[in-house]
Amino acid sequence: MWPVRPEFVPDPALSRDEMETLQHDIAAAANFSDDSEDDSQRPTPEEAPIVAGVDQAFDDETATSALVIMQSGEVIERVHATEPTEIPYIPGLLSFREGGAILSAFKELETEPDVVLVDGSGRIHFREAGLATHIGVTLDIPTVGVAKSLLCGQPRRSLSEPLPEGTRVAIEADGDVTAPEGTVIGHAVQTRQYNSDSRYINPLYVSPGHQVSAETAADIVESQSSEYKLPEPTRLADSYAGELTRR
DNA sequence: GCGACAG
DNA sequence: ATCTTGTCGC
Repeated sequence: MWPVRPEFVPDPALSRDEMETLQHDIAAAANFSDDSEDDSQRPTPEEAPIVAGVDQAFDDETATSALVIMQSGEVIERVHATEPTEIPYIPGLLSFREGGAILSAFKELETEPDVVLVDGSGRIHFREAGLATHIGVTLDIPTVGVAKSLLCGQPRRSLSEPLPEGTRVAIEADGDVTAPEGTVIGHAVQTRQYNSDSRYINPLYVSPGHQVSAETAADIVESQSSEYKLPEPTRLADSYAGELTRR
């Protein structure tokens, strides 16, 4: 797959202001709902969706992006790409560090996924344009952001107590987010939990990337999770990226 | 100036 | 993200 919107390809050479301006344009082009302009690509209810997971690993000077494609619990394709890292990690600008390697990996891909699970935030982002949104809009493909910690926004209720498995808590826009206050920009999703007093698992922070609603994003992540907290395509992409870098 | 921040 | 041993609990 190649960028459908080349003007949105993340350029690490941009100034900080230019990056933020681009993110506002991306958010304006994003679709945070389940309504598609073109539903010819939608999976029919009787066929299992093709779900991709993407994750990156780093060494001293390169970023490696790994893509794992699954259908009905089976890996049907796996690709990767390595690119030099141009800029450091800056909260809010992650896609300009990792986006290039991700888009390179997508160029190697032959299967067209129905949805992509991206490691990081989507709409849970200061300008509603996290990594998942950036990749989704640039490729014009449905994406979901799956983060292990919360970048911004306000949980509707406290997350200080462990949540039971299956619980979902809305994350609302606050003053740090461009969306109107109270807008549901994602969910804390407890895919797994221990039944113990001393040990507990933190929730995932799931948000729409592109062409999915906050509710559907959480549904997809739950449906792709099995033995572990992370959805399977993400977990496999994570370990694949790790073993590629370790060599 | 202070706080707060995906990977 | 990455650097790493022990340790907790099923």
